[in-house]
Amino acid sequence: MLKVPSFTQPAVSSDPSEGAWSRTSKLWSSLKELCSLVGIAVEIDLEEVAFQHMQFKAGQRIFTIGQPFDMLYVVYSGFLKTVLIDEQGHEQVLAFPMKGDVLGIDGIHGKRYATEVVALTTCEVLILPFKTLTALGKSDYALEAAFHSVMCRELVREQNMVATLSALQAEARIARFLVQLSERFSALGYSASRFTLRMTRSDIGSYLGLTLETVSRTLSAMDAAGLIAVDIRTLVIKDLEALRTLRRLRPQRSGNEHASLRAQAASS
Amino acid sequence: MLKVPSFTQPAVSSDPSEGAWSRTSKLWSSLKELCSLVGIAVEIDLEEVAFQHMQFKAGQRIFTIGQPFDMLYVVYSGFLKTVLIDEQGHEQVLAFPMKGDVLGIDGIHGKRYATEVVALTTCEVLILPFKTLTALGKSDYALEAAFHSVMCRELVREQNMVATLSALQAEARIARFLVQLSERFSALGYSASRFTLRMTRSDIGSYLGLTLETVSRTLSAMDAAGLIAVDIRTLVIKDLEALRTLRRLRPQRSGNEHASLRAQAASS
DNA sequence: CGTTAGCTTGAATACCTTCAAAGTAGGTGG
DNA sequence: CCACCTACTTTGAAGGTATTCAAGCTAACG
Repeated sequence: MLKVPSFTQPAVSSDPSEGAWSRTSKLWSSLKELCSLVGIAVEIDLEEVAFQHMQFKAGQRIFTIGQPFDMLYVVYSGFLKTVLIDEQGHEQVLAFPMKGDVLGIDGIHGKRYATEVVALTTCEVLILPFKTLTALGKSDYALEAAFHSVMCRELVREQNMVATLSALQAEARIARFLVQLSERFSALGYSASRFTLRMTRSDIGSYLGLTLETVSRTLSAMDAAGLIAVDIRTLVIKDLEALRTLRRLRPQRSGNEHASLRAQAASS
Repeated sequence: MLKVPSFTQPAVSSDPSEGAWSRTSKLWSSLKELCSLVGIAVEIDLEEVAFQHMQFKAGQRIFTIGQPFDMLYVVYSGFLKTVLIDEQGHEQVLAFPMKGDVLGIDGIHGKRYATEVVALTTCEVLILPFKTLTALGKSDYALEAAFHSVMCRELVREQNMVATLSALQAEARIARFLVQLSERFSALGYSASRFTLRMTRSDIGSYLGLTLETVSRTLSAMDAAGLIAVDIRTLVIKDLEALRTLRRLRPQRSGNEHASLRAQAASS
């Protein structure tokens, strides 16, 4: 129903989440390619280092919770979800990684993966043996710094997620979610206003701390309000600015401002 | 109504968050001391490296949002809160750091602090110039690895926070919060069943995504139910096991199990 | 001793969830 | 190729839980 013309794309496929599908495509990437993929500026290019690619079909897991940690992964193409499984076996969606995102960072502490990552579409990922990375980091300061930076980017994202969950209500959470997706697609060179939701309503609900029914209802309401047009997995953003400003925050009576005021007075 | 006897504490002060109060205490810490503080096992002990201490009074900020990043901090004593301020100036509490916790990690990416940390009591923190750390990491593999590990610990914590916020309701969130506090105090050698809440109800509410009224009501209800005894800031846990198991999760109808099943079938 | 910040509690409301049912799409096998 | 199955989605109605607004309270501080 919604065909994206392929001539706008730098990649093989016409859709961001269908990268390498029926072909073997590229099997190895250089360090330089890796760096440009994750968005860090390092200009060293050791020819002897190469990272292997690996393919996954929708539904397959890149790694599972509890599995011994030894690799990081970088998404080359496709769309995935990161989930945490609690003691009762309930699935909690933590993120929807896509091209350029790093997977498995949570395994560094504790030597086992704390989450698991499931492919939502056919995916291609780069495999980064952690030992190789640390060895490279030792020999190159800039690379080590970039590595730290990427790890922290994840932390900042997660913090913003907590803020979103804590302070916003359903409509605003979903609005923010859509804006976030739009911006990420846009950054990868795809349309910011038309894209496919590769995850289920249940996944979105889990991610945003809502039920799938609330997600469905809210999307319908936004459609009715003319902010978006949604047809199952196909989404068109019709008023991005309205979605951006739709953050009906709780009044959140600001508690103890006195403390800060006292502090400023004390320190000056 | 509820008096906490001070003779149950092993430390100088009767309260974990009042560590160094009216005295200058220690001014420098060795690398060895730093490592034992953050809980990493590194046995090198370079005499020439030392980290300065710094004192803060309640209400003072260790650093603020947007301030150029150049230092990490480790809590030596006291109790703090990490907050994020959104565009509208609303404060969102992200964490309550205490002894051994590292502050400022979110500043590594972006070269500016993404959060700010406010002292809730008198505090003493170690100052770790980031450049010193990275330099040390270059010369010592184990230290570098430990550094990564600590950064990732934060990420895992934040992920668990997201899960808590998404999946639990008010009572369970507060129960988990209390258990978490209890365990942290316990790990530091203080009583797991009697402690002081240094933060306001508003802070707790912000942290847990609830209003201060809901926090207050829920604490009262738990008191009435005999799980805890609460008198303003003084808290006694009377039934830790009940608090632990009080996780009335949402049914969270588990969505697409088929995907995983399909994947397992495909990969086998 | 008055003021202020923080805490508690009550009552009404709004929002989201829960339960339920029906419709839709994609894949599989006959 | 069609029918069927399953998973996913939508929508309605009822109910519950947390918020909002409001008032009174306590404790700390100047």
